[in-house]
Amino acid sequence: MNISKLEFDTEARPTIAKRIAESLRDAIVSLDLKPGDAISESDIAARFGVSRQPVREAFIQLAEQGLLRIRPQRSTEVVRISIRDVLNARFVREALEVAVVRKAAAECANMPADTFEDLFREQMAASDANDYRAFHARDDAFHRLIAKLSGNEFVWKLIDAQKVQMDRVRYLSLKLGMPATIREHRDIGEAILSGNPDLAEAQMRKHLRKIDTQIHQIRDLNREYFQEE
Amino acid sequence: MNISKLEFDTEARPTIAKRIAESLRDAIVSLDLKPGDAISESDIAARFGVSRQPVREAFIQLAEQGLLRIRPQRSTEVVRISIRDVLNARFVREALEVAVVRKAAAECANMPADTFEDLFREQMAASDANDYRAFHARDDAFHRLIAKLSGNEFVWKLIDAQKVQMDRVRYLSLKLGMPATIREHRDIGEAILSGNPDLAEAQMRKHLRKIDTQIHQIRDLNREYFQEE
DNA sequence: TGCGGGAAACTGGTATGGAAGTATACATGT
DNA sequence: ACATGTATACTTCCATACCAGTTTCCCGCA
Repeated sequence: MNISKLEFDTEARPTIAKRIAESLRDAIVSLDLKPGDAISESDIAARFGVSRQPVREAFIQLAEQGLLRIRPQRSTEVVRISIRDVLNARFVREALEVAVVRKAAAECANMPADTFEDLFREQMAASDANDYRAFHARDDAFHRLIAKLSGNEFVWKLIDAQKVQMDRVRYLSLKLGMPATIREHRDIGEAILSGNPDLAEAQMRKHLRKIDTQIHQIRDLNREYFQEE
Repeated sequence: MNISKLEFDTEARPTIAKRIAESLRDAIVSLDLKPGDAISESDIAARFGVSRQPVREAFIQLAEQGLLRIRPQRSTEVVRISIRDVLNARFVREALEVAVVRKAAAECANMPADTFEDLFREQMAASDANDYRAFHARDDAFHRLIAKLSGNEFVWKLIDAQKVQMDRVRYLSLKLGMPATIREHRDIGEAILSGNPDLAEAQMRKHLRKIDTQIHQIRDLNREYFQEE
């Protein structure tokens, strides 16, 4: 037996800071922590039963993702949703997703026709059950799968980073348009499997740009969560 | 006069952590800190005359940019250049730059014909003087200007983040092809000003993809800086 | 009643000490 | 000569203490 190539995952033990960051991110995206809320290092530290240091590192990370605004000596607050920032994130995400979906469509030769079927079925089930969490998880999984099929799964990390800016809007739109989303995913999937990059690109752009119109409705219904601009 | 809304740049007072991070990034990109070098919090802290905490935060930031590898309880080292990572960064950068250059070309209507002239002249001067620092600064300025012209200057932040993965290769290629670069920039500029998105896209892709062939030469000349893969 | 003034209670930023884990040199026993 | 145990000197991660601004609020005063 050749043992020389054995390795185990050295990143397996996440630090407290990372866990805190993840937990806070979930809380922010799910609007458990509301836009505009002020939080402090010591407050969160006490709530988690840890010291300020790892919390501080989590804050810094979330601030870089644009979810927190750290004002030294003043406060740290959950940033309000900015239409501008959401659209900027959408622009970047679109550029990236178009690139990968085109590649996926171009290299579809050896893909089985039922590549997406499991995902679609699960997502429809989630939709019928009004299980938003599962629905969104499957939504992400679909987009991630496309990146993987294109041979550029690493791009998902960036798409995901952009997505956080859009996730709160998506959360607020909840019941709006779950069936429509599934239909759009089907269109994208078919375009990929038919090996048509141009069509896949068009469908993807159409899918992603729906947020441009949705966001204004969402803001009008949730003014207090949005930045005045 | 309403003074209540006045604000000055609250980011004006950079923290020690941010300054350390920037300084280290420069050192890494310019190969002053060599790929594979091990550094420690206390070591760097002593060298800068500060405590370990801000250094630690700088380390974390650089690790997220993919420049450092933190192995808890073991060491922190400057990551070796990975051809795979460089090409991944190039893929992302290309997707973003194509998106902005197309928009720039499409909205070129009211751009004066000499928009890029100053930059080109300065870059040629830097090339003649063999001033690599100035040359690369102008190079960045050109790409950044395109993003700005497209109305999406914020994309530059992301392009810049991807670029660090390519910067060390660029640094190693130094004298290679400065005139060629200027020529490519001219082609891109002309395509934009002539309002031809397709041509602008093609020129941009050609420009960015030169690294794909360069990188293998660079690696063969600097094996010790590259990851075995 | 309205308005300063200033102490006190916050905030985030930095410094420092200790805990837990790992690498390495070296002694020890066979 | 060669494994194996162990002391020691690192490393990062977390906790604690202190510092320097900022905000809040209450008290004294007009």
